[in-house]
Amino acid sequence: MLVNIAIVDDKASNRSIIKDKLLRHKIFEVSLIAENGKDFLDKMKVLPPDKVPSVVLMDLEMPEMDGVDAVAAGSYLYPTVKFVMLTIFDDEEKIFKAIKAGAFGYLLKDESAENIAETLEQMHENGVGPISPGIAHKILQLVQNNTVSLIQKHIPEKDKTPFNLTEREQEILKLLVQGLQYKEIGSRLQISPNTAKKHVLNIYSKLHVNSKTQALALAYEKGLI
Amino acid sequence: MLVNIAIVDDKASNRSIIKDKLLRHKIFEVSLIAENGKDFLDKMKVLPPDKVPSVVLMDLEMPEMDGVDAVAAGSYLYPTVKFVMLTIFDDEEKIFKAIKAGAFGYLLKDESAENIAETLEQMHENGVGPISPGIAHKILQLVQNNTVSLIQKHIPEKDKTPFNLTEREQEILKLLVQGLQYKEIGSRLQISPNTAKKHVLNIYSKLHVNSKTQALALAYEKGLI
DNA sequence: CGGCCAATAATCCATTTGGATAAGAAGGTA
DNA sequence: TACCTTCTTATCCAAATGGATTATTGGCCG
Repeated sequence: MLVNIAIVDDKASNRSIIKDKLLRHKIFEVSLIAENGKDFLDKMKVLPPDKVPSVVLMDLEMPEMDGVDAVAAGSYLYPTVKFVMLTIFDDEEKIFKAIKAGAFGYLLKDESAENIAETLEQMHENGVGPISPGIAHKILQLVQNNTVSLIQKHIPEKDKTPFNLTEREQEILKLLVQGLQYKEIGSRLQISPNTAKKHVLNIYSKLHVNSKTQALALAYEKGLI
Repeated sequence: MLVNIAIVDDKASNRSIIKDKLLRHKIFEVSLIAENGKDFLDKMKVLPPDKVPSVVLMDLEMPEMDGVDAVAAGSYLYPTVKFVMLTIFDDEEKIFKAIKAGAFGYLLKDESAENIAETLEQMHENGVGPISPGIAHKILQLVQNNTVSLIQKHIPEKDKTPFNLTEREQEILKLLVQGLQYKEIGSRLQISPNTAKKHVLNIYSKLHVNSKTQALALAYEKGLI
């Protein structure tokens, strides 16, 4: 039986190289190609069930929506899909965040370009998430150096708002997760309930969800709060 | 130049198998053999400086003093020595503890018995701690499941149902926090959406809330999930 | 046996929410 | 200035939710 794979990368050359590698193995079918996280989620929504990928190869660095956010939303919306990140070596923070967000495996771009198909085949056989040795070593060190301190340490560097939420939207999200309804949010922030609602709906579209409960689930699971 | 290796294992057969594998590569010298953690530390004390191993292959399960304690003490006493653990697959807690204690690498016993020497050679070249894919995958999951929770999880071992929720209600609560709506809950559990709704409303009254979002907020805050 | 509770299911109705769409005001930027 | 984004507000409509109530079934307990 064919195994559906999705490729998400902003560089066209990468996409075609990976695709070529995969298609050389007859068990793989590339059923979705996207050029960033948002594009991927959008395309997933309209994908026929038999095309839903079992594995998503996702670049970490992408415009519009990066791999971290995409894996966070994606692993919530499609729990059965396995996300394997493709990355360069030195982005420690993103590596860590993507793991927390639900990445299933982690491959170094250069290291695995050659044998990416073989790696996926192995993964398909034994169900173990593929991890490049270098990354594994890094993860081990992260755990050794007590994980938690590392999470904190990196926060002050950059505070890119997750999912490109605006400040106002984050403010609203905070109230949302407290279980408030539009009216209440409105009066807390001294704005019309209609406005509150508008903000909430905007948040939905950024998170690619469509209800309060889904937004809460995602926010809690991925630690947006 | 020769690379000194130490082997620590309580089974004589393992010791000799590993030793044989290593000696086939002429760059390796086995300068210390011990049968448990205590034995290893004792022998390290009286070892001439030129025999001090660069790498210690250490079994996890051993009598007298196990691999965890040995690596904890050893990595403190001999910071330059690299400890590579040899283990069976399922001892999650020990795997984790050994990492925290300072293990440099982690190999599955069976998986690596064949190519242990090659693995060490690679490690010697690129300085990256060797980790079997299965272990790497497990570590990744540990990080995903928030590391810290595993450390503490073992202390409180109570399973009193919170808020007097019935089993069915807890089942429903679990689906609720995933962001499902009545219809979806109903079809998941093979019951009518009306019944699902009824259960949810019953949950509300037990939790003293009156909306899904409030229920979620409470469930997450109090860790009912 | 009678009573109690959990689980199941349904109905009615008011409120809330989600989705689409439009549009004005304030701010920054090319 | 023209343009873009964010924040603001609004309206219409369909769908989902919350609240109240009633009813049947099957276990369990005294």
